[in-house]
Amino acid sequence: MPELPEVETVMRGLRARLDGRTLRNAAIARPDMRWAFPPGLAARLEGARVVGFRRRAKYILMRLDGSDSVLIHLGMSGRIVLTPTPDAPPPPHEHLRFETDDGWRFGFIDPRRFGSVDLVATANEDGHRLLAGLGPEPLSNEFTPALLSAALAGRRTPIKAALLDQRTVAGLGNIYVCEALHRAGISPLRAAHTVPGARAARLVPAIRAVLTEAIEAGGSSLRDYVQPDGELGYFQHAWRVYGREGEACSVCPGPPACAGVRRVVQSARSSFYCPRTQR
DNA sequence: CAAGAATCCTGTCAGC
DNA sequence: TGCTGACAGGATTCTT
Repeated sequence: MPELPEVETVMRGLRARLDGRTLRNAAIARPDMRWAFPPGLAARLEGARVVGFRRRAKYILMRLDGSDSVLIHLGMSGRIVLTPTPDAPPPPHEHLRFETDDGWRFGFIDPRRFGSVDLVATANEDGHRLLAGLGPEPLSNEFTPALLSAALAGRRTPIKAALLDQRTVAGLGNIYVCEALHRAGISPLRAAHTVPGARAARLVPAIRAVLTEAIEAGGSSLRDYVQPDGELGYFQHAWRVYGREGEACSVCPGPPACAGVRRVVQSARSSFYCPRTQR
């Protein structure tokens, strides 16, 4: 579920509470996630000191003293909850937990178990097989219209699918791709190879803007997503097309002057767009 | 190689 | 109220 803004928000929450702490009482309830927890994960966490955090795409990296980092992916339904009551009974679907030396409990909760946790050498984090093929970070200076244009050149697939492909740009998911395409006035059905040039020049700032605004709002909350402290993000109220089939988009007058937001299925996922303003 | 489909798993919600 | 089917924020792996 969580896309870049939600993962960034979670990472910041973890940093605020866990950075510098020593971990204890690590326990694994069930290791059979998308990929099984690595052998020895609990033992590695036990007594480790947390020395830093970083986000890459939709992954969280928690650096430990010593030479390795914990790589966390939340999948579709993953959630991390920090509570000041270590003795409370574990919530359903809490697969990994530990405590800090100042009495907080970290719980990794994921009903669908599409998430994963792994260990990776800190000196070579980006060499991990899950990170190695990722495209540029959309909020970095590296991500420019020229770079995006080059990544889209010659691709016959719809721009929607190309932007969901983490090799093109890292961290976008279904919601923010829909929102960014709407802001840029580009139809999700458009062939990717027709986007380079003027359209890419609109798309890059649109992606940046929607991600930045969503991070400022603490992400979008629906179903499973809450921040580690239990607060809800509120960017879902700022969606202009996602989940708004038949409604007026922010640009159009809406029915009857305009048919409103349309939903189509692409790559087995819903795309929401305004046929009048997105071409 | 590129693109689309199938797949993993559980919870929720709409409709009957 | 209860059952069934569709659908959900992801990303790999398998087929064409």
